[in-house]
Amino acid sequence: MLSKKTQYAFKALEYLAIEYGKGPVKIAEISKYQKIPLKFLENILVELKNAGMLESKKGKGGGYVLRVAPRNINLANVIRIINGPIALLPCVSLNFYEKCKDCDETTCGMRKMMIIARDATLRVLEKKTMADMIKGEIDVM
Amino acid sequence: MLSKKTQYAFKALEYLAIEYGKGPVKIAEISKYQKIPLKFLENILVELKNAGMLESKKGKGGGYVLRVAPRNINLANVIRIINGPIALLPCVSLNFYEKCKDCDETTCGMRKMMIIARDATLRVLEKKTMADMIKGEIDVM
DNA sequence: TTAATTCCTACCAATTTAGTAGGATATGCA
DNA sequence: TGCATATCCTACTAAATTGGTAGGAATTAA
Ligand code: FES
Ligand code: FES
Repeated sequence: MLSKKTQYAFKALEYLAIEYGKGPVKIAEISKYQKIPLKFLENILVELKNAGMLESKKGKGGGYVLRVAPRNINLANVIRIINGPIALLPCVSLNFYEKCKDCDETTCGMRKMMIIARDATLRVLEKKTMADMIKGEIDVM
Repeated sequence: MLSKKTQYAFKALEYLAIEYGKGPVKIAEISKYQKIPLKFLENILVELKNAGMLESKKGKGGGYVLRVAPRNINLANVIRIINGPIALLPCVSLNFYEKCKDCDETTCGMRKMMIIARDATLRVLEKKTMADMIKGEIDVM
């Protein structure tokens, strides 16, 4: 399961996607509309920024904006930044690979199954974007 | 990611699947061959038994056996018993559903995406069985 | 200069994870 | 009956993770 932090990240990005092109959005505004604890949201947005997903501007009139259009932000990347691996086992993770001790990768049956599961999940999460996520929501807020 | 406990569960079931039809298998034997801490494995096997996946026999000549053939044990069920929900959000879980507060299910875009991801993952995990997992391993041990 | 805003460091309580310990209970066999 | 062999049950623990909070430093616009 995704952590609450990751859910908050998606909700924040959802809001920024809807406001995309309208200039910087304040943390406080996102916090209010998406009901995310303000200080917690600060941490999340800084992480997304450090990962290259957001741009920020300090001071009056400042805030956050998406660095690329919503349709260029896929869900898998968001999860990887905030939540970590998408795969069900470290030894089948593409971005957070770790070797299994006491297990031979060349013959391990569990690994074979989890690779198939990973690919199925990833095919969705890498294809779907923030634009897909807000479809039907634009200008509703 | 799956917990270590769940990985151990799969490895134990893998062994029991290979030994299926040959009578009860002792915890100590599974522990030894699959390199799982003995006392931890005890807990895991009791859980699998209470969930109806295993049968046990106490005393001399006792041990554990699969209650049904390996090809009738799908991976999703194992994960649900030991690890919990497969879905990425509580509000899209089929077996561990919980309502999201501060979020309207009928319009939530995140939820729509996670349902699609869940279905893709589940299509694999519910189709693949312990028999698929040990394919190519039978009689190797 | 000051108000507004992000950014940084540190802390915290509750929960989960990955086990361990010790004995109770049931079974087969002599 | 008694003993060895297994599973089963209850409880405990250390370490990591989760879901935050607190306080102030740094930057910018007006
Ligand atoms: S589980 Fe990772 S190699 Fe077997
Ligand atoms: S995330 Fe569950 S309903 Fe929106």
